Amino acid sequence: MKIDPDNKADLSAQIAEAIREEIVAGRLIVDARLPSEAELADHFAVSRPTVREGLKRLAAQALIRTQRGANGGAFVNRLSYPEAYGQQITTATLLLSMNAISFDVACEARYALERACTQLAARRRTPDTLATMRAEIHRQSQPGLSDESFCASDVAYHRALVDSAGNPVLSYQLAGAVEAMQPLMNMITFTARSREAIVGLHIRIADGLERHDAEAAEDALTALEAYTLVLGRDVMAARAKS
Amino acid sequence: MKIDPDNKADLSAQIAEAIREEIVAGRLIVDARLPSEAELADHFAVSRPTVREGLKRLAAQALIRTQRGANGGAFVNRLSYPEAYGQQITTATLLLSMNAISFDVACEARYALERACTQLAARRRTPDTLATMRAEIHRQSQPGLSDESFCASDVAYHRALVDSAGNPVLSYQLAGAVEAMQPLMNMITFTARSREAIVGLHIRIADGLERHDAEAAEDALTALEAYTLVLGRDVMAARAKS
DNA sequence: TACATTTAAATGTCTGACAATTTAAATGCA
DNA sequence: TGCATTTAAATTGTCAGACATTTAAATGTA
Repeated sequence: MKIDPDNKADLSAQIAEAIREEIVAGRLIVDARLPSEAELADHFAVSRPTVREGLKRLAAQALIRTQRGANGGAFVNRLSYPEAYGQQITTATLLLSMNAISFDVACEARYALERACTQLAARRRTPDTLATMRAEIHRQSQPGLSDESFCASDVAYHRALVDSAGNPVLSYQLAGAVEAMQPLMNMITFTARSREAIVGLHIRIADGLERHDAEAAEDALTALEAYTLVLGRDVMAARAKS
Repeated sequence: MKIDPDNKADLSAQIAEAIREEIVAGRLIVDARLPSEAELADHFAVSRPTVREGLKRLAAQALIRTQRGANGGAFVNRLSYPEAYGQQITTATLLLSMNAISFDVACEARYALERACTQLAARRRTPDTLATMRAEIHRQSQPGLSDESFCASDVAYHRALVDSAGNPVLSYQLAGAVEAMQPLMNMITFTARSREAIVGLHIRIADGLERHDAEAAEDALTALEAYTLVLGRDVMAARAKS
């Protein structure tokens, strides 16, 4: 079934890996119950705490869930989209913050990915996703909005844009790119004029999608990318000076 | 510094979360040493095994690494691209296999993302990435190649295409989409005729990039998507019959 | 039958101990 | 003094056994 060589290093990692392989290979299917901790300890010839450490590793990746009590135990977890989003966002955020990714590179990646959705979104946008985008546009036009709220609304707007493509796999992929950019975007102080420009472009994108005009939406998105880049560079320049 | 409410559920998860927050907030920077397990146990008022379970959760996400011996301990890990790729691929693969994602949806997402790279790739392709693509095209033309090797070469070709865009964040995002598709692609049996068609399109894409002609490359990619879709549907139809 | 109680199984946590590993200090010697 | 060797200390890795907590099923009773 699953064995452990006499490699004496990192037993809990080996156990996690062995079980993970069973799962990805499909030998342990969703909602299947793993043997109890005591049985696993027996099977791998290790102690229960070691088994538990291995199981916690899998739990951290949302591969299993545990339930207490009789008939409890560890069960193979169906990786849901929200869980996958969460992991995607954490990983992408850390990757950006720990590897000195420049604003330009992150920005380019994000808008390239969003442009990938535009064609599909222009074809499939629903009244529902359009309404979400319009609602966020309205929020962004409020005068008293804080920079942070403006950013949050911006993220919501872009998520709605991505969701318009109607492809959950795309939405999942894009969630990381969009959300991971937020810390960088949050450093920007939005003036009334820059907000006006952004909202104007948001409207152009939404209008384009509503008319099923992919090219118009794409052009507006490209303009938004250029403008975001300028704002980001201003912030970086101001930071470098001080 | 970091506290733990009197919430008595899932202590190890709470500890992991507390430390994770310190890391993402930048209060624990890369290569910083965490307190020893004994100190953490003291601080959180739990036992050492509980602390260890929390630390293993973080280790599973490559957020920390541990070192034994004096001056050892747990250190904040720099999340490298290869590690991020790995997590991305595992997550994407499981998401696809566990959520009954159709071949069509996965295919659409993958090619939409790749198309996003094409514009950049046409501008920035280097002799190096072009050579990689040509080499894989050559491999794919060998007559005796197994289906599996053909698929592996296909993945390598598409990775080179993505890398041509010269944006590491894009490469990271796309790695998951491309590799997660491989199990689905592996179900396809490639006839000599279908291989010829695919290789022809691969050549058209490479030629387009070489000429800095983004439109030509994009067209060829769209044709490849359509053809992949047909092959996939044939497999699904044959499967449904048996 | 319906409801309350008991029992058993499983995870969650704690304590204490020992093994393995690595660094730094202490020691001994030329 | 200077260098090699030994020793000690700190830290993670692992183990054994125990108890607490939770949950569902089995049991008993009106």
